[in-house]
Amino acid sequence: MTDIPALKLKNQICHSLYSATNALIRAYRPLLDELGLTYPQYLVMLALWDEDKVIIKDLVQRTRFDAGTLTPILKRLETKGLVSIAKATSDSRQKLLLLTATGKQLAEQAKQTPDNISCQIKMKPQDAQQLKALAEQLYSLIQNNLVSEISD
Amino acid sequence: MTDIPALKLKNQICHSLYSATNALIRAYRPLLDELGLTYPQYLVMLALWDEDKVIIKDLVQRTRFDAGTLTPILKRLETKGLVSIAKATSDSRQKLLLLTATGKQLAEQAKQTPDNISCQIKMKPQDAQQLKALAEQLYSLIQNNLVSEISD
DNA sequence: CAAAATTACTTTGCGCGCAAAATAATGACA
DNA sequence: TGTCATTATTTTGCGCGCAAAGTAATTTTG
Repeated sequence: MTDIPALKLKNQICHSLYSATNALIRAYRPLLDELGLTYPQYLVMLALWDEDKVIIKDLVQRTRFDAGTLTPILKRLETKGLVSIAKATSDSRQKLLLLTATGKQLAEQAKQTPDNISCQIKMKPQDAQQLKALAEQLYSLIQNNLVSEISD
Repeated sequence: MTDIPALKLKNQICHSLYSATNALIRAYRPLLDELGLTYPQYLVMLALWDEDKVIIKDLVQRTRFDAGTLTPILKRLETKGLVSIAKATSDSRQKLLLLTATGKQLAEQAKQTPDNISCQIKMKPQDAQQLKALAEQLYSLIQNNLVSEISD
């Protein structure tokens, strides 16, 4: 139909990126099922395993999730008994996030997950690293651009 | 907390890919708002601008969307008057998808979108191409792997 | 040719993802 | 000190994304 190359689906980076990301999430699912986590919940837990005793604002920055997305995810993690959500003493608008004992223990089970995934998806380490670097670059370019538009 | 490098959020390709993809979708939004399309709807329209008079099964393959995702997207495109959904004559399980006149005209408006996006996101063309190639590679590796698991 | 299997698509249910609006606490400043 | 602006988080609403189950038409098979 349309013969405008720029409009061809096959030429769209966005489509490749979108379908690769969704495929990756699907590939993670069976492994994360064993941990009782969804993919976004897993990313939040990774952030908290790195460092807990943080407020939501910090987690928004580190996970790159929207606050409105994070609130219900954290509630579900609290329901699962992995995270406790307490009011901060200094500023009572803030909430302090803490891993429970169960939440900390889950890291032991999760230790194998990254290896298991990379065993299944036999991408060359250097290709994987480059993909990561380029994705980071894209993320940064978009963020910087949006920030500069807001400050105009 | 955890000092297992494999569990560090910063070392996760999946996080970079996930946040880059979401950022890209957000960057598209203001442009697609002008077309009255969401990002997945835009991908479907791109596929149909390439070739319409296709059945849903074909579109599932080309867009890489799940059938259960595609059904409601197509209904919304039909409601917007961009697509018509008719029963196929040969096999009445199938549905034939056709662009309406309005749907075809929208391609004219959409023509500028890819350029507008790449103007905003100043990624070097060769980096963008490589990112696309690596995302395609990842997608293929995952698909092939899942297919081989099913056929075991 | 009838029963069984397969195929094409839809429906259901749940968890995001996010813009926009709401809520509530803090800070600024006149 | 009271008002106004800002900040941290939650809520609302809508559209996916997808597994699983459901429906209906077609094909296969005994």
